[in-house]
Amino acid sequence: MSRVECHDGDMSLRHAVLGMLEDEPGSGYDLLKRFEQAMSNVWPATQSQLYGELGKLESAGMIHVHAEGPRGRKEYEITDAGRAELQHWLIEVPPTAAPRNDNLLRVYFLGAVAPGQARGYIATMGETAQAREKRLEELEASIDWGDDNASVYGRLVLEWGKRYSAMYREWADWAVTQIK
Amino acid sequence: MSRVECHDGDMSLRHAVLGMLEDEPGSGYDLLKRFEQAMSNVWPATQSQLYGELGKLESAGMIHVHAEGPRGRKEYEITDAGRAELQHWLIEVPPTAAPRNDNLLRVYFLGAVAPGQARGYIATMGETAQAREKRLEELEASIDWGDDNASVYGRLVLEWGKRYSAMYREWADWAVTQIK
DNA sequence: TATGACATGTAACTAGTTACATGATTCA
DNA sequence: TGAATCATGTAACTAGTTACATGTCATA
Repeated sequence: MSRVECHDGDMSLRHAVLGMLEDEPGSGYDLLKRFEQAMSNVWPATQSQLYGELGKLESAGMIHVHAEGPRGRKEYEITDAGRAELQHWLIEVPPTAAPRNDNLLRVYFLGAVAPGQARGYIATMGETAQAREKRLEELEASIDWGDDNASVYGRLVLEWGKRYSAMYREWADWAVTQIK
Repeated sequence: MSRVECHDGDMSLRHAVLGMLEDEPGSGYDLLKRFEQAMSNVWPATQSQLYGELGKLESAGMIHVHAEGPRGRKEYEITDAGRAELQHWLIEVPPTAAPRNDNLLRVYFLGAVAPGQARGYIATMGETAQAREKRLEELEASIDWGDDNASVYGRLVLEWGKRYSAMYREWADWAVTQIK
């Protein structure tokens, strides 16, 4: 029996790139900066990965070079095929259930160290969460929110981050009281 | 200049295995079942990965074959070197800041589909979270909790999962009202 | 003219997934 | 004796990271 094709994978970087280009065309260099700014908390990507993915997306006909600029700059634009793939992924591909979490993995094994160290570790988790919460609040205040899609959906993601951080901090405060 | 050694990586699977063997010795087959049951929400691992990691850990002297059984069964036990590595990781290795989240990545790009579909997607996220919350509550009720480390720290992780799911559900309820 | 920002790409590696492959033991 | 479970392992792949490598353009 020959090899059966049965690969779909997540390939979410692919969709992150399509989503950014759907919003606005840009070069690899542009996308890299957009990833660093807007995406780093949700889907970090490295320069090397981005350029590789742009090449693959172009070969697959999901994006195309729309304009060229100085220094070999290639500005990509999403194609109809790319837009279709993005929408398919958004609506039809089942999201990941629960991602790996090495913070929680550590909590599982905290019995391997002294109770004081365990409390210290959890307290640090709480402080980290509090710092993130503060940073997100400052970010929210610094942005001029509008009625456009980027504002509406960007705010939903930001709000999720704030609630996540608050939940984390409250959990940590409670958890340290549970370790005798 | 020659290649500089600068790799540490996360290698959390390694530490998950050490943590499980610290709790109790076992074979690859045992660990696979323990990963499926207790760990699948925090750090899933495949059979192939587990056997590979056990081989590497044995070569590194962090675990050793403690007993052999029928069908080639090899029961591993953690060594002092393994215990030291586990404690080092627990306390000294900085945890990951924020993991990738493809659910939120989708939210970012929901402007690419119709508002009704966007609301539908977020509503489904909320229902999924609610189902997980319920499942965790049932799990909590079904376990006979004691005062041992596994109970104390296992309960902290479970409580985190419950709070996470509740936060998610509440966020989704709010988020659908934000999409016009 | 030298520095920094712009701009793209490749090589070598680690981590993780799916599928393949094999064999021993138990028990109905 | 046939099926389920126990038990281990390998091959080929995808995704992601770090480091290396190169070259252009603006401007102080």
